[in-house]
Amino acid sequence: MNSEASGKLQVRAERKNRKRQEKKDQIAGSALKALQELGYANTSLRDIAEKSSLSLGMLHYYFEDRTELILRCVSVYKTAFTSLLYETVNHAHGREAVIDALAGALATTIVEEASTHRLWYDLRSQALFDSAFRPVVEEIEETLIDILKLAATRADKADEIDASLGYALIDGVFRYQLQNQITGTPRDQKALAMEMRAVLELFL
Amino acid sequence: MNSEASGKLQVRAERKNRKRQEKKDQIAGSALKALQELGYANTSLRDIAEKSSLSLGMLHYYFEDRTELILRCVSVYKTAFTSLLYETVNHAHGREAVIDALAGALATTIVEEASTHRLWYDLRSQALFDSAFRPVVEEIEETLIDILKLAATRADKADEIDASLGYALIDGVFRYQLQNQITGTPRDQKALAMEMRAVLELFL
DNA sequence: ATTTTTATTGGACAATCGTCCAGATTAAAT
DNA sequence: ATTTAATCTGGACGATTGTCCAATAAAAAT
Repeated sequence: MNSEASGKLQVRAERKNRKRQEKKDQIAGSALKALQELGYANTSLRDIAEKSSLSLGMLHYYFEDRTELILRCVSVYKTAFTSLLYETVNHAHGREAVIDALAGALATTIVEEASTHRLWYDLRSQALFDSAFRPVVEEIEETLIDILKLAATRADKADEIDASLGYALIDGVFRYQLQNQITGTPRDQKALAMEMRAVLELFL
Repeated sequence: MNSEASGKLQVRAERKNRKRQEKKDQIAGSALKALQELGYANTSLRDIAEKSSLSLGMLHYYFEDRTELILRCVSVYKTAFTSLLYETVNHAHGREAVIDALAGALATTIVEEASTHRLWYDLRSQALFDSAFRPVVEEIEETLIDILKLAATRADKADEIDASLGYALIDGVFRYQLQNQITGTPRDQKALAMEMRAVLELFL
């Protein structure tokens, strides 16, 4: 009798919690847009509220403070980007195909989602000062490094690669391409992919 | 008669201006310390004033606004770092020596001036959002790329290298090393230099 | 149908921000 | 020595910030 009742309560509580988490993600998704546009340092909660048609109180109702909201935003971003990369790599067979697919995906996302990545670099820099940002940054980078390991496997790479170093190299070029795309002369997807391919061939 | 007088006035004005510029640099140098510690987003003018024993009014007397002060800080940082790198490269002879010298200098600065570089990456990210930061960022990166070209020359590299790409690769590793140094497990100068050497050998 | 819980609003709150200035102090010029 | 200009102080100013809450609306449970 008690077990039934508490079971019901538990299901209810879980459903409620799940709903709340979904709402949080939805809000974070909206907030992401404001952050992408203005950057961490220049985005107030009021900016976020306005740009996503939410009341200021709402934000506080779902999120403890500004930091928690922003961290959730990064998390939402992460899930979208890394799972895309994972699928891309996982569906390619053989060295050439893996390199092509990865280079292509990276180039495409620079062209189409530049402002998202801009925010990523902004928040990653924040993590150098504010330890609250470090766990999520570390988690994302570990995922990216894992994807690189997977890429090596699917590229039939015989010996182990230093995936961390590889990540650092790719990231350097990726960020530089992004910066040129935003602040310099934008290039088309093909040109970006070609350059990225050259880098990937260094160690894949 | 007029030419003498106006000449004197000109000399005077120049001396005054130079003095003011020196004072500005001195203030920027002090401000740098606060920025290094707290980062762009979390450093107020009051933080800067307190940490460098300056009055709030002083900052405004010498600098139009917050942005001008911070830009000057980056400029001060730049002069110190790039000229060190330049001297390092310029005094090395032959491929091995150039690579060793450059790798060593980069590794040393990561250990000894981590918080300065941390600020650099912070402000460079800012430039992705705020165009006011772009000229100074661009200038610094061009200088670094030039240093890389010089390195290629002094390493007796026959064919031209893609210095921009080289910069992107080195920067990726340098940043990653810095991040690990600050947020992860710090390594000694030797270990950092070894890793950096491997990267430099890729294209020097 | 009624009660209880959850969701949402709009605004108040104190703290902090960048900016600015009146006046004191010091240095330079005459 | 006197005047003029430059330097510096401390605090005031309005705007903006993150946080929080009383009141209302909506939803869920009884």
